[in-house]
Amino acid sequence: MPLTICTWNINSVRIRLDIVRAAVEQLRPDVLCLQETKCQDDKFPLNAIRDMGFPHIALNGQKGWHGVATFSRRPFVKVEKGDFCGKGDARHIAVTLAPEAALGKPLTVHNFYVPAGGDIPDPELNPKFAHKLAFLDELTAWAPLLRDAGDADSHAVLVGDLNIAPLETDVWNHKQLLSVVSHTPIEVDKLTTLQAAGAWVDVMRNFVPPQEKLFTWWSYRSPDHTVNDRGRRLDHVWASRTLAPSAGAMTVLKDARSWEKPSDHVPVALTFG
DNA sequence: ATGGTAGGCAACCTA
Repeated sequence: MPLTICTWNINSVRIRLDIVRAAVEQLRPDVLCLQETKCQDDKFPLNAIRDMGFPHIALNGQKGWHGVATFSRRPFVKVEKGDFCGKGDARHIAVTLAPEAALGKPLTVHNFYVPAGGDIPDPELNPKFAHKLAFLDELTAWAPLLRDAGDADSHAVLVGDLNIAPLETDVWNHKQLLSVVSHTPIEVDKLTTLQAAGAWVDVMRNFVPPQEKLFTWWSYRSPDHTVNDRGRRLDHVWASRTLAPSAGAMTVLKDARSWEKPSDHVPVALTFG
């Protein structure tokens, strides 16, 4: 049986249970990684998630903002949470699934919500941008991630809202967005360095070549997001070198941006094995 | 060049 992993910045899990259910029915993921759940762990709608077919739930939430959660049809053998920049922010959770027939090795799924970085792309003037850059530096040297990326005896995936659109075709207008946080050269450089440190493969781009535009996010601050298609690819799926060749299909569920009470991000699903 | 919308949570903060 192949294994489908889905990532989605949901922008509050509690007010979007209906569209989470709709996405699950459409994509049938085995593992669903959410970001910006904006929900404390003791307030999480566990029963609704179990009813969607995910008996196994790993949470890293906090009150009011951030928060990540990973749901699975198969049990976890390990759960790990990272704390970056010493802020206690809920921006990461990793789960490990036991070996399964198609992939043959344990699989670790890292689910990240990278700081957005505010509006001003200058770390001297904007502490939120400084935090984003420091977060990326810290991740690049983070031993658990390097360990999982390079482990020959297990597979690894890194997914989430990385809040950076690295390629020229990951934004609607490269030149116009060069000084807009999410596409500045310094962020792109740090993301590329992080990717190289683990030899991660940007598997979404195995399915849509780098010459073609590919977006996962469209701003709320536009009356109609379909006009001029002014999107960005902020959400990513990276696979370890050993796993990447078994990536068999990708879906970016763009329709979800037009659903009732949408998130500004859409789900991305990758099938392995 | 600016401001536009959305969510949490009860002031404005964040995206």
